[in-house]
Amino acid sequence: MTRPLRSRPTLEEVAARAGVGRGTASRVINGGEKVSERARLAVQQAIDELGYVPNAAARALVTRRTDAIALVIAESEERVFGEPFFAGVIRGIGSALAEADRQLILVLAQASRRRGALDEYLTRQHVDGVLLLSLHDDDELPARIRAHGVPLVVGGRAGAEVDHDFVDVDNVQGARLAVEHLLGLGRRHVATIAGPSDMVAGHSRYEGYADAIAAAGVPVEERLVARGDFGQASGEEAMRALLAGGAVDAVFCANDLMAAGALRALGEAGLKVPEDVAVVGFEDAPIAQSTTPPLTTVHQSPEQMGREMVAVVLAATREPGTPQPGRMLPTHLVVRGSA
Amino acid sequence: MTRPLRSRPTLEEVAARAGVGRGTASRVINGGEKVSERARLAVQQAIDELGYVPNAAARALVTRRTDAIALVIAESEERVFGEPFFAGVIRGIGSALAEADRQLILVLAQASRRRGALDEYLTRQHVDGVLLLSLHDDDELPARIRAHGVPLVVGGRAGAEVDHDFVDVDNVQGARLAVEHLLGLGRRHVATIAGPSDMVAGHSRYEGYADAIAAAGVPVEERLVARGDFGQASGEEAMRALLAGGAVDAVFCANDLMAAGALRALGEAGLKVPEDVAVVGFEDAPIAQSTTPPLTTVHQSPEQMGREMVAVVLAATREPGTPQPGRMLPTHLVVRGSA
DNA sequence: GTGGTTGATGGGAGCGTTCCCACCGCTCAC
DNA sequence: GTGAGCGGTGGGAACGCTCCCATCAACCAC
Repeated sequence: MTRPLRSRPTLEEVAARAGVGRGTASRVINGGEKVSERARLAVQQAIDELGYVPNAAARALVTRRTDAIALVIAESEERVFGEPFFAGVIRGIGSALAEADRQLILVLAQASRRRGALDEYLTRQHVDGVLLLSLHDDDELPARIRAHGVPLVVGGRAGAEVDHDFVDVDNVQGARLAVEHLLGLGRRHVATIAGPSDMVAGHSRYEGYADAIAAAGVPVEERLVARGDFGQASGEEAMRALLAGGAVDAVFCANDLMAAGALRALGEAGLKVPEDVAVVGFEDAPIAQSTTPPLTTVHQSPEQMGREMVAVVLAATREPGTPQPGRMLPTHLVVRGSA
Repeated sequence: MTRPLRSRPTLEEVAARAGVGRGTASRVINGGEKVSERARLAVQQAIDELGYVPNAAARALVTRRTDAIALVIAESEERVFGEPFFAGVIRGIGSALAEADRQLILVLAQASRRRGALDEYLTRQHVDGVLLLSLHDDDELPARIRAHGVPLVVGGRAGAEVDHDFVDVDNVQGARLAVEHLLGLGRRHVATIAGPSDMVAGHSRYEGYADAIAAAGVPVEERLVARGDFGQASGEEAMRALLAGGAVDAVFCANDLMAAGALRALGEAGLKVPEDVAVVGFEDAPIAQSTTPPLTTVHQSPEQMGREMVAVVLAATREPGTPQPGRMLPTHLVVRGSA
């Protein structure tokens, strides 16, 4: 060892040891063409012997790519990490990025209080693209990020006005599926427990419900619509309200947690599921399998959503400036005991 | 604009616009001394006008610091994101790093299948330090990371053999607190539902239990010790087993979820809490507030744990090669209805 | 007046890559 | 025999920044 132990070996040293030029060594590392087998082997061996690891900064400086993608979580973090849905999305993002040899930079928007710092960070100088995970419609963050000219993909559309660069579950189709199933079972009074209307998952699942009801030639009755906040307690309460409103023989709930609440309320009211009232949820969350009876629900794949988000953002980095078409992920019904 | 719109302005351009040299401009940006007010203002204005953002790669190349800290999650991700404890730790890490102007790089160890790739990444070439979150004792990852000479801090000690560079909740002390409380209440037959012995939280909370029992001059009875897997169902089952084993008037559970299960089993057995059997949990998870009765439990702060991990790893980056003393976070008892 | 000190400044050198171009030695067609 | 073409190669230049050193003006003490 002639050089100080502290500093890691450079490409130059690898090349020297392999008895080739810097250019050739670089070509070997980056899988370039036009390298003789002899040179390739020599370089490979030198790399192993020296324990060479390419310097990311130097590479980024010249290629103008950082190979890093930021995941911005705008939601309050308790929420995000608590919900299995988000956990799934993050898992999907993580594995897709790993496959593409990109790094995942997690930005908790709440944590970085200084909004200026956030803006400065989400720049080409730092990341190749940005993924945004948010529930609410009102956020102005997307616009700010886009203004920097960084590719951005939103998971769960943040505001209906944007029709590109997003990935979302097809909530409308899923809800329709659920309601059609209930109608197909011969149910006459299909109610819904909808989510908050300021969240996409809230209003679009309601939209699907209304669509399906209308398509069946039945008018949507006011008394058959209740609202919750996606929490279990709110589902319980909403169910009680629906029962108080008149005859109900089926309920489509905008998520599984509210459906679990509804099941409880039905039990307390002495009604049998699915005999008296059929229940369908949305999400296919873990809880759907542990309710009694197990919940019939609309299955969505958060993991796939994460993977798709990555696919879209990587596509966007390849064609800068070109908006990528949004992607709607299909859902399907999982029939269990409750309907 | 004389230069192409695509490329962002460089420091050189900022300097030129401000009518100063590159060095002076750099000094202004990095809050250096010895800059006249006049120069500072001129540079500041130029930065604003041009929308200048420093290039991270170029900076990292010369400073040899990336200002990025990797958080490696070795656990299966479902687990990590599901548990509120981990969510809290991550939140703490996120905010502490943001305050220190460091970036959080999330590495899901499961996702990056190629273990070689992981190793290569966790190098000074890429990150300044590594945080490792894991539950199990057997992992050989820490050794591999340390071999690269990168500062590493483990959250929740991965193996008792390491006595430095870790941050953990003082499980032993917490458990002792809980048991002392029960004994102080005059309970004679204090049982425990312990966690898996291959997890630190499992065996060290049991250790605290045994300590406190022994300190009270009572022998630890075999029949008063049951084991669960930290899940609610296992707590229920364990409680039933304890009841079948003889007189019990108090139970210390290694976590709140198992305590919730125990409460259920006690209810089914027709026993009153806390009158007949007092119950104490560990964790102070959200569920502790929603059980009936609300759970008396040992409070720990995952968020603080995250913040401490950051503090330790940053300290380690400042004194490379020097092992940092491990930190044990104190806990305290939160008395609610169950004991 | 002289020499030393101090605040402020400009710019060269260098960080470790990739990109690109010049170049080398062969082979093959004419 | 000559020139074009091609696989393979070496190394200069550039990426955008920080570090450091030389320099300068202003000021003070003697």
